[in-house]
Amino acid sequence: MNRQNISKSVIKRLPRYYRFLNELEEQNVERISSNKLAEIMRVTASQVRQDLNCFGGFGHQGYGYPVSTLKNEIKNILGLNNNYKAVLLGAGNLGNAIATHMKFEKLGFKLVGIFDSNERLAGKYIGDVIVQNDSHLESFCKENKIDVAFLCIPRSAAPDAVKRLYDCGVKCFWNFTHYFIQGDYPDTIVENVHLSDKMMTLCFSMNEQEGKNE
Amino acid sequence: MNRQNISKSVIKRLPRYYRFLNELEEQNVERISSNKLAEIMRVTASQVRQDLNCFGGFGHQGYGYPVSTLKNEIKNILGLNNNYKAVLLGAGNLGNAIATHMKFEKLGFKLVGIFDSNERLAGKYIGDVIVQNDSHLESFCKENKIDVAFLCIPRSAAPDAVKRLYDCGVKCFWNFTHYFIQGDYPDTIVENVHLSDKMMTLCFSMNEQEGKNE
DNA sequence: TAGATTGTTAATCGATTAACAATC
DNA sequence: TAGATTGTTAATCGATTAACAATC
Repeated sequence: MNRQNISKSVIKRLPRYYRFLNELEEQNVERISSNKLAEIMRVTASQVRQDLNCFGGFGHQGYGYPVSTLKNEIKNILGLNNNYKAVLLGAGNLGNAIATHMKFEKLGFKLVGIFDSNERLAGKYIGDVIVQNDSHLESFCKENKIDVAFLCIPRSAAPDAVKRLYDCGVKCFWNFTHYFIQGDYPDTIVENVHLSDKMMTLCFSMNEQEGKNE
Repeated sequence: MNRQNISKSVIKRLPRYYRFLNELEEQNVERISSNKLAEIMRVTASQVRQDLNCFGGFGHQGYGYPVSTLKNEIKNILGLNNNYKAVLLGAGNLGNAIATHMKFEKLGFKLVGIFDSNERLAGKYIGDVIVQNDSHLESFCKENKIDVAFLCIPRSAAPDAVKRLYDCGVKCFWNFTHYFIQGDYPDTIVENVHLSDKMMTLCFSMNEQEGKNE
């Protein structure tokens, strides 16, 4: 497939397409038009056609898009079958929630190790993964060819953790801290989740709304 | 202040400005130019000036922007002093993490109630907030004039929960489920956090990178 | 005053939407 | 064939960047 550079905006929408196509498949819908899909997803039909066409002609004129095929194509495009090997750093509340809450296998990952600097947590199981002490991080990553790390540690611990991971070849991060990884390591792939930024944005919207009412 | 409609892109950047200005203030930096701030934040100076100017002339020609004043202005614009009264639904792993992890007071909120449908969790403390059974939700919201709800429940439970909250006047949501609230309630203010979408986007980037290497 | 730096307008870039010919 | 619906080009819209006059 001759895939040219896909814009960031399209990429961000792909998981949504995937989710809705899964739902349609579960409802045994065989085909869907860009118009109908757009309606369900509350976007324009134009956008649906533009987006899907970035990856090749999955639709048929006069017919629409075959739901199952399209779903699987997007699954491949997203690379959800890769089972990327992941370690999670930080077995506190957030790390616990991520480790138990996310359906990693369905999202392209396999969680193989959890690390924490707190001695007391070592040996505890979260799901079926055992928590190890921080000190084992390097040997574990090298032995297990880790692809990606999920950072659920405090911001203050992040620069050191990233350095250690980077030094044993981990170049991809799911980052819940405010540490700006790509500032120091431009060749990394990073997905940031800034929960506190999201809260502030919500606060702004609520505050703004109040202004309008008065 | 005559604040015209601020674009979504600017709003999303506001928390970042606020964070960096806090850091600068802690370092006792008194003033900063758009150029220097842009450098720190890895954006263009043009964008900094455009963004800040949406809210009024905080800068002075030939001088730059006063850090402390600007920080406080943005704090006001974000409405972080509002202490919006919040309830959290779902005291599972994610709810626990959110309740203990977030510095609500600094982010414009005050967590006053936690609810779960699991009888066993009722009475348990998370931080200094007690978990109540779901059945008390309505009476509690009405008595306490709740502004906003954080939804850390399963998707399947979301439509019912939102209906109940909406019916007792809660119109703002921080939504961790995939339930599309604004589809059913267009007059609500919603901030969505779709962690699984983020994971898939990360997976895509990793998968794409591989393609390039080969 | 001279230098620095903003506020603001104009130019560019990218993303979304509209339109329609191609075709199943 | 006629109707439906895509793929794709062109038009529009919005956001970012560049430029520079205003002014501290």
